Amino acid sequence: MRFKSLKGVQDIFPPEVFIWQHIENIAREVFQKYGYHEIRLPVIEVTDIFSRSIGETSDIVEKEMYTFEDKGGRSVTLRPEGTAPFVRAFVQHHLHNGPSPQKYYYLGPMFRYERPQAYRNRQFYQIGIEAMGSENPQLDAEAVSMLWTILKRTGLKDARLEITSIGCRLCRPEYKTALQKSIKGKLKDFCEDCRRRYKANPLRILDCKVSSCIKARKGAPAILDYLCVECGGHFNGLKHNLDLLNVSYVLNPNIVRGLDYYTRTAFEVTSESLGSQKAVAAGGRYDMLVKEFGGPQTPGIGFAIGMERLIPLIKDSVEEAQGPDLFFCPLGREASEKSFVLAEQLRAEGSWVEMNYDSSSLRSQMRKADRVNARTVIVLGEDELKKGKAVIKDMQNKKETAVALKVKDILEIIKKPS
RNA sequence: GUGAGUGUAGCUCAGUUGGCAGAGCAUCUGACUGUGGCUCAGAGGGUCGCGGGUUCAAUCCCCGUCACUCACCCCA
Repeated sequence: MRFKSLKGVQDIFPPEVFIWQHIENIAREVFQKYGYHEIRLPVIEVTDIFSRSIGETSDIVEKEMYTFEDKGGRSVTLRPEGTAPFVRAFVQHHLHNGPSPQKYYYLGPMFRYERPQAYRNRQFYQIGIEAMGSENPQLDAEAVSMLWTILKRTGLKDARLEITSIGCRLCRPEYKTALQKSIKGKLKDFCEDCRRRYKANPLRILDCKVSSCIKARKGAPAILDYLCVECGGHFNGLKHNLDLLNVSYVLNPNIVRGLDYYTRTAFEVTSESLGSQKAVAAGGRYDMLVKEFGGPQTPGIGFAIGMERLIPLIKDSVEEAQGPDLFFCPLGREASEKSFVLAEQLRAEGSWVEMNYDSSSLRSQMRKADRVNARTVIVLGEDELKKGKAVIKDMQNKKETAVALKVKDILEIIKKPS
């Protein structure tokens, strides 16, 4: 083989692609009802956009970015996530001048240079939203509810919604110190990674899956007890609003964000059947990011659904692909040309029509019609041409109906559902 | 970046204690001169991942390498 696709990227064909369309169609439909509009952004940006917002010491920036130099000597990066480029666009085009909140959605590929494994690719796809300009927890709850609606409607079952608040720039540092204090004495009970995290990012210790760490961190202070008055009120508001919308959730104070820009609300939808990569979708609030990017103080909240995570969970609930309404089996050159023209005219009337191109036995033509799942078939030979009439066969019940070789007459028969 | 496993037909996989490369599925053709799904027959399709070594002989044994898969880290 001469050429192969790169590691961690994939080609998507039918019937797989129908599942993608199924999800995208549902998402678009739901977004529209909530007033979210599509935006299309570049997949490549100046590197600083990511390193400044996601955090210099985050894993994404430290080792997972697709970064290279372009011909002008600039450091550019394929986007590893959608929020930072969105905020760049939001600030650049002064979108805050529109009525608040501004609601947008996007779908497309993201890139992270990681070792691929189950449900994790280097080029992966997300459907995401961003709502800007209000810190009202109603907006948070609405976004979560919308996410839940989309996931349910695509066919997802057995998923779990987890929420927490990770505080703001005022209360989080305080909590961080308290956490470090409580762990300090028994640091030797933790794994090597956690001992490193202790200094660099102590919050991550809460997320460690090593059993000795889970044990050792028991009794550690919880972020929810350290929220400042404003953050606590906001979190209560979120819970209250979720209750109003009958969205059920579980509290998980150990949700940790890999990205530095998050504040307050953080949530995740997880599924145990995914194994170790169990997050299907995740999101949160980022109230300081716009300002950091040089715009006016504008709060925001967003989430992203991982397509490759969702697809395996709903695969079985998507119905099979349809076949053409009509398939022509011509016998001979003249019949072939007649079919060729009729097919084109029927398509113009809105029907899905196909024909057999290369001459072959009727038997093999019928076989092909069956294989492509055709609903009806017309056999066209010398006899039929002479009479201007043919037989149209319903492939389900094998019934044959006489029909004149005219667009109107054929349409009448294939239009009605079998 | 770390660890483990696997590379044989389009797909799923057998196989040879080292001796002409196999099955099922899929594809195409035929079994009625013009009617599909089931059945039967036939055909096409291979650098046995790649490179080296041992051997009269390597798909098989040894070394290297690449790719894929899974897990860790982390994440959607």
